[in-house]
Amino acid sequence: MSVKKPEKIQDQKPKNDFFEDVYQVVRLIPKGRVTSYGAIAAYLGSKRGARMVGWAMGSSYTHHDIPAHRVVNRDGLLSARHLFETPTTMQERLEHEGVVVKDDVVQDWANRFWDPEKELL
DNA sequence: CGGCTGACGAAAA
DNA sequence: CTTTTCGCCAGCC
Repeated sequence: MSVKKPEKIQDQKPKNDFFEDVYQVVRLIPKGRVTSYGAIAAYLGSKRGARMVGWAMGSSYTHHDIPAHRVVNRDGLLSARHLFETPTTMQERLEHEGVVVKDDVVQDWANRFWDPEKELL
């Protein structure tokens, strides 16, 4: 069973959870702007960790302090609308902020895209 | 302890 | 051009 049991190999739990970094960036997203999971992931250093970003936010939306509706996938698709109170909440919120959404896809995506590495730099 | 899953994304075939 | 596969890393069964 316990062939190798590192009692304390990494007890140091980095308070800077992957999530917290994500939360910070998402909170910094200006109103009327949107970003992609990959952009945040890249900003965190994990260019291919886009899944983790979205997943981390999955826990964030329960906090209700994160404008998760401003985060969409790389195609501008509202991939997370199904996690909101209603499938239309995400879209309605975005439109409320001035973002045009049609067929669950952000219009004028290239112009609405907010890159943390550039805007935040 | 081991393996599956997951708001994605990009490269390979 | 489209479809498939791998990579990311952490939580959960």
